[in-house]
This record gives sequence, C-alpha cells and structure tokens, in this order.
Amino acid sequence: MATIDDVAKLAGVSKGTVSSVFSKKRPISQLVTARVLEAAKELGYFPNHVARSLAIKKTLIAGLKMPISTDGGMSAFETQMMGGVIQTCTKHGYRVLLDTLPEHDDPTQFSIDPVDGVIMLNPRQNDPRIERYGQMAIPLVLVGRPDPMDEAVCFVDNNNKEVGLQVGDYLLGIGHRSILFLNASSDMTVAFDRQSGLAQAYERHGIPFGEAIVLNFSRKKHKNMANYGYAALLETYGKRPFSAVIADTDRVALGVLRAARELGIAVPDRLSLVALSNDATLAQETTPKLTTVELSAELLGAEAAHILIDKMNNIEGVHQRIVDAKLVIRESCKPLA
Amino acid sequence: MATIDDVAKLAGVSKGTVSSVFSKKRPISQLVTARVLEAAKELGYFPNHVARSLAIKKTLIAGLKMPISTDGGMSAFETQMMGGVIQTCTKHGYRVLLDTLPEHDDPTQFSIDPVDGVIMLNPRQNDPRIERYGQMAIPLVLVGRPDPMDEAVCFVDNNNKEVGLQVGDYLLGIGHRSILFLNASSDMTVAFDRQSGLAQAYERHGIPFGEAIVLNFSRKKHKNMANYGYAALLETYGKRPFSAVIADTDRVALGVLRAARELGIAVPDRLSLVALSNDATLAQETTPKLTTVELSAELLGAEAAHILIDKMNNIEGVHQRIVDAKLVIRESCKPLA
DNA sequence: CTGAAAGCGCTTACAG
DNA sequence: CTGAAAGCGCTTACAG
Repeated sequence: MATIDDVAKLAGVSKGTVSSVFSKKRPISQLVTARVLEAAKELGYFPNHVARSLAIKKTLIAGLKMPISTDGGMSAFETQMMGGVIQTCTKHGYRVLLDTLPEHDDPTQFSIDPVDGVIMLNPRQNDPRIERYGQMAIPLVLVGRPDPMDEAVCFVDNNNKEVGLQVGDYLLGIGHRSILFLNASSDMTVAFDRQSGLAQAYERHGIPFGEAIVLNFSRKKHKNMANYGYAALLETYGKRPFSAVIADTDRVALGVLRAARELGIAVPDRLSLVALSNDATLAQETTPKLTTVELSAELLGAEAAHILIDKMNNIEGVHQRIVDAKLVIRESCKPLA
Repeated sequence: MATIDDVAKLAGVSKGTVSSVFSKKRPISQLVTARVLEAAKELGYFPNHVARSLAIKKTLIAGLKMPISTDGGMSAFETQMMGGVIQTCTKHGYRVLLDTLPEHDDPTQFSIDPVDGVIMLNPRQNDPRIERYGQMAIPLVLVGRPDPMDEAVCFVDNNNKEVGLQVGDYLLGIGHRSILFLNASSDMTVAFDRQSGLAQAYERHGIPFGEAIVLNFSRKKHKNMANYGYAALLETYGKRPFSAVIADTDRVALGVLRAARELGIAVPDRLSLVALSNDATLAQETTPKLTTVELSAELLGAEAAHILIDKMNNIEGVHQRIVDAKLVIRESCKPLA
C-alpha cells in the first residue's frame, strides 16, 4: 500500500501538506490540492485509519459488548437495541466494534481496545469490567442497571419494577388472582425488578403474593424461549391453579399459545396472556393479538449511544436514563368472570 | 494512560522487554517478568491496541458491511448470519467492526478501515466497493453472489435457483398449478435466482409459467414483511386464482396466515403455504406449523468468516461456497384434490 | 499557504 | 535473556 510519504514525494510536497489535503484541517491551495489528489489516485493511496488513530488518540469507534451465548442466538431485544446503537453511532460518525463475552481472565491478555468508549449490555453482578474501564479511563455506558446499583455509573434501563407493577395491576384489576409469571433467568436484574413490581401489585390489591406462581428461565432446562413457554404451561397447568400468564418475551408467549392450543384452552376466554414483549410486529401476527409491554429496545440502544457520544466528547449532562415501558392492550386478556 | 515507556522506567528495563512480557514473543526471565507485571499493575498499564496494530500491520479485526436501512430493522436472516460471523471470528481471535451503508461518495473521505479483511452482505449490482477493496488489497468475502457473476471474487451463497426449483417442484408435484409467489425485492439476486428456479419447475411439469403470479416486495409499498404478506393475500385473493403461496420469509408467511384467517381460508385445507424461511423456531410456533426452506443463515455467516480468515492468513483453498438450502416439510401444505 | 521535525505507543531485527 | 534504535503511517505545533 502506498503511504503518505509516497504521495508527498510524487506530488513534490511535504507529507504535512498531503495530510492537510485529506483532513482539510488547514487550507491548501487549489493547485497543490489537485496535484496531491492526482498523485494519490495514481498510487491508489488511502489514508491509514490506524496510523491516524494513533496520532490523534481517537479511533471514532464505539465498542459494544454483548453477552452472546456460544450457541449464537441473539434475541429480538438484543437485535433491536443493537440497531439503535448502530444507527445513532453511524449518524454521529462513529463505527461500532462488536464484542461478545466472555473475556478471557488472563490479565496479561487485556489491551486497550481500539475504541473511544464502550456500551455494555446486561452487566453481571459486581461486574469487574466496570472498574477496569474506569482504570483505563474509557467512557462506559451500561444497558441495564449496575448491580449493585451505583449512581456513579452511566446507564440506560427500562423501569422494570414499574413494568411488573403495571402488568400485575392490570391483571389483578380485571379480577385475576392467580398468575403464572414466566420470568427471565433469575440472575438478571430485570427478573428481580419485575418480580418485585409484581409483588407490589399484589400487595396493593390486598392479595398475598403466594397466589402467584413465579418460574424462571434456565438455559440448562429450556432449549429456547418458545420452548420455555410451551413446557412451562404443559407442566404447570392442572397442577396449580392460574387464570393468567405473564410471559417474559413474546417468544415465550408463542410457546404458551401453542401449548394452550394443544391443551384446548382458549385464549383469552379461559386464560389471559400478556407478554413483556420485545417484538411489536410479531405480537400483531398471532391470534389473538398479544397484549404486550413495549420495551423500546431500539430507543434504549439509541439513548445509550447518545450518552456515550456525549461522554466521549466530554459533554456534561444527565448520564442516566430510564426508558418507560408501556402496556399495549390488544386481545389476549379478558376479565375473570 | 500509562505507556510502555512508563512501565519500562519504573521496572528498570527496556521497553522491548516490557513488550515481550506482554506479547510473550520472546522469553523473559521470571524475575524480570514479575517486576514488569508489578510495575504495570501499579501504573494501571494496558497495552495500546492501536499502537500495536500500527507496528505489526494487523488489527485482528474483520469488517462486516451490512445494508441496514435507516429505519434500523434487521431481519432474522441478517441477525443469524451476523451471529455466525461473530462466533467464528471470535473463535479465531478476530473482532468484528460493524458498518452500515451507505458510504459517502466523497473519495476524499475514504480511508483504510482498521480491519484486516471485510465481509459484505448483499452486494449491489456492479458494486464499486468490490474493486476498491481490491485496490486497497483488503481481503473480501461476499455473502450473496456478485452481480454480474465473477468467479474471481470470494463469496458464499445459497443455491437460490435450486430453492425455487425445489419448492416449485414440490407444490406442482402435489397437484398445484397456480402459485402466488411473494418474492423478495426485485433488485436482489436472490429474487432473480429463485424466480428462475420456479420457472424451471413449471417447465419441467409442462405447465406454462404464466399460471404463477409473482409479486415483489417493495420498501415503498409495504411497511414490513408481515404486512407485505397480509396485504398481498387480501389484494390478490379472489381476483386471480391460486391454491398455494410461496412466501419470501416466515414473517411474510405470518402475514399471509393472518389474512387467511380473516378471510376464512383454511390453511392448508384450502390454501397451501411454504415459507422461504429464515427463522426455524418461529415456523414451529404457528398453527399449522410452517413448511419452510432452511437457509442456514448462521452457517452462511460462519462460512464467510472461515473463508475470510483463510484469506487474511494467506491460506490457499476454495474460496467460494454454496450452502444448500433444504425443504423442511411440516404442516402447511396439502395436495390439491 | 507550506515545510521540517517531533511525537503518538508499540514491535522487531540486530547485537550482545 | 535483555537493550538500543529504527520503523509502522499518520498529525500538529512551530516557523516562515
């Protein structure tokens, strides 16, 4: 590959001048510009991003850390939130470097990534990476709250407790008492927050939370989300009473729907169903259409990117953001007679 | 941030030695290693990826160019194929830098990305980028065949003509004559290839291809894939006769299914449906379960990554790969009485 | 408007 | 096993 030196030589100018022609950081005369551009074209020269990054100490790349399981799948939530990140970064001139867990734990292997900042999805409990980015002085924004909560770190999250409360309030309000809650994996803050919201709804309605049945997704037990919903309904139905189901995602709801059809349970006539959803278009293609909670994954990603971009440019401001999820009532719930 | 110089000074060694401790490229005594590591820890030193990349002329990053529309959505196919790329790259020590179209067309703005190679999804007709990567001497692998076909470029693709042929053969073989083909957008090579395969099936069965009705997805007309299927069925049914539908993706099939329910058309009794699918789990959650074509998007991505990794390491070998799609028969088709 | 030179933080022959 | 020095390909004050 031709370098800036080659071009400078061929055009008969200094490399500072060539640099300026491409970066436009200082004015270069038309004549010289033309000569440089021609030389560049002749040599097939393109500026080297890496060298430039080293010199200016910026890469214009944002890192995105996803907890992608080795089996490769990515949920609709992850996909959409990634879409939000990419779109916002692109709009502001940043690229996105994707990374998946787990990082090796050999401290010798760490290096400062070629990024100006990092967005990290679903931090673990006491995630050591949070502190490490601090040490490296790399701006960090979480998607999902830190656990334990730490006001000093930037993050975006849904109001998950509110989600649990709202859905519970809705179902209890139309007469249900016994609800099967197919919750997320128990080690996630979302699962904890939503369950405590649901408990609060029960309390508010003066019903013991013991009336609810809470299950958790487990990667070991369930081969995928739809399967989780399907199996959970088959295993629980008849053994314990419930008249409504809250499904963690719409894939889970799809499984519930299929199991209900096989069991001959009409939804919503004999069983109400709400999905803490992540795929608005999918929810409208089922029969009945699903009552869901709009999590706004894409917005979450976009907000995270905005905050990160501010931080990378040393712009002060609010560096935390709760995106309100809201209940979208469609056809899958009915008052309990 | 501390640099290698700081560490060298504090540990009382040369920076070459510090470098070797971290890279392990030449042996360093235990004693010195310990001293260096301690100094590094004290200073909070982490090697700088960018500087290293410049020195070794490698970034260990693969670029992934996705044609993501500005409205942000990513199809299941794209998601899965991305998953395949990421997984394979990660396994081989590469990171993935994501990029979306369109690139600006100001030649002054191009720079050599900080990548060792590029995977590009859905190249356009006569895509100028193909040549440009050639100039830059950056290894390139396409997902989707080049248009026009060019044996010199590396790519992975489904055997799309075969897909059309196989599905057509299946439907015509069980007695259908008139098929509604809800094809992809007309400017895509997949759409062209699949349609010509379907035409060949008609020919093979001695039925004029005019009996088929071919529609194309259009970003302007349809707000999403499910909507395309839904609207297409509503608009076409009754006006022109057909007893089977081939839907471009399972989202399209979902829309068809919903429209059929609304029209009171039983699937598969009165209408057969096959999806050129991209989401195997989804297809199993509908009623009836969808007969689909397994495109193996993830495998396609993984294969592209493998080829790219070979090229980046100058390994000779086959640099083209057709991934066979195969028909998975479930419950959504029935012989025409 | 342009040039000469130092610097960004690493790696790697070369020498010992 | 370790050091001194040149080099990777840019940018950027400083000087004119």
